[in-house]
Amino acid sequence: MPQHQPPARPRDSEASKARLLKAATDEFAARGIAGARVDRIGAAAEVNKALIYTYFGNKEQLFDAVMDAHVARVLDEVPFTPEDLPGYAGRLFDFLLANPHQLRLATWHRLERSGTDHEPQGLGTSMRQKTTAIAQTQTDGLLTTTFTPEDLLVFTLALANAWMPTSPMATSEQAAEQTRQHRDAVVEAVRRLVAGTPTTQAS
Amino acid sequence: MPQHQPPARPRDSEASKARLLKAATDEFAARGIAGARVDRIGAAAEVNKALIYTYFGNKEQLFDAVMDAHVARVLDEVPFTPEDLPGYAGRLFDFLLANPHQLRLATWHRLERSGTDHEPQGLGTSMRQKTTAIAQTQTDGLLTTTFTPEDLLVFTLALANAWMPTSPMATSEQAAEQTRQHRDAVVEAVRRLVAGTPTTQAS
DNA sequence: GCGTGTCAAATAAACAGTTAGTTGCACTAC
DNA sequence: GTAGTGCAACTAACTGTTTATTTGACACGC
Repeated sequence: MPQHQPPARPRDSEASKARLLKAATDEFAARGIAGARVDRIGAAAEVNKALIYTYFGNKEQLFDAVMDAHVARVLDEVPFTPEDLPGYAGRLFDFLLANPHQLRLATWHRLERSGTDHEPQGLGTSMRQKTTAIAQTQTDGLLTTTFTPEDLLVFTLALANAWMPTSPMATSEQAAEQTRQHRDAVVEAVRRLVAGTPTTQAS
Repeated sequence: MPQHQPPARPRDSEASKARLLKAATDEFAARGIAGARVDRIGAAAEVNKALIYTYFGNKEQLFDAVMDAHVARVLDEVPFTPEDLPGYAGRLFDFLLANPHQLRLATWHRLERSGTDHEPQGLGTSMRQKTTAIAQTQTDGLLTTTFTPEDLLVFTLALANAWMPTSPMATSEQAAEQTRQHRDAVVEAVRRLVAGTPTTQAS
């Protein structure tokens, strides 16, 4: 005769889903899909493990849900400015620094989930929009045509990531002053990348 | 009464170790440490999996052995030229393209093994040598002083990696012509990074 | 006969996913 | 208001499989 504990919390599936998503974010960011443990996620969220399967399907789909949420956040919070790629790189740098899970999640996704059909929602669209916007800015004469739009985007993203923690070199703790200098260096690097562009704006 | 097959191959522990290392490279590059299966590595190497434990200790140490070998290879085969960082980026690009496992292994290492004590052998030393060489080249007036030596190294590596497969954008197959253009773009990007340097050499 | 290399089989733990059931709660009929 | 009903939220216990790692017996060259 199984005994059940009275639930300390009121029943609220949305809140449980949210706690699950938060716990899954931490677990996946730290250990990836293969390394993540469903039991651990349930325990951290203080939610029965079976709910993961009713709410999200399985471990992989839970990861996909985590990715979708985080891609949406970065797209929302970091506005893209094709005529000011150095500024964009700086803002992306700031965002990634404030959200250290983002880059790890994206990297796990690239390693463990790429080649599958499921791309994070809106990522492909956003990439296409960005390259199109860059191409238009080039046509308007506001951006160097030395590189293709794809090159410019890929290089800008790469430079914004280059100094992030868990990068090959960042073993020592990032003091605040050092971080600011790295940010400045990233912005300057992108500035040099796009050099040869009129800084005055045409209306 | 267990039956034993007569060994088809002559006994050769070195050859077995080498086959194990090769199979482990493929498995780890594809699936990382947590996703790798010891059985699969043994089967692919046509070596009993117990040998993995006698030769390498355990799964993690096998991964470390794989990393050591591959770090040694890239350090050997891609000479570092602080006075010609664009050329270095191009050569690194070529190497990574010819050795697609390298970048994935390095990425898995960053995600799953960083924070542990074991760094791949010679990597720290090599990084230190490279930054020192860059600093010297700056002192000699052959390289821009806009960036610190660390910035220059990190950015150069980031740009050389930016267009590699399993990068966010490289979903379509890399046609040979497109690859050449990407290589050119990487070299040009690093050229712009280090711009303001005399191109003529002082002896 | 001894050391080195080899192997199938065993083991114990961990794992993702399932199931059968319990509990809280909104709503209704009276 | 209160007994009854339907249902979604929740739960403990379990299932069958997979896993890394160990073991102990066998073979071969010397």
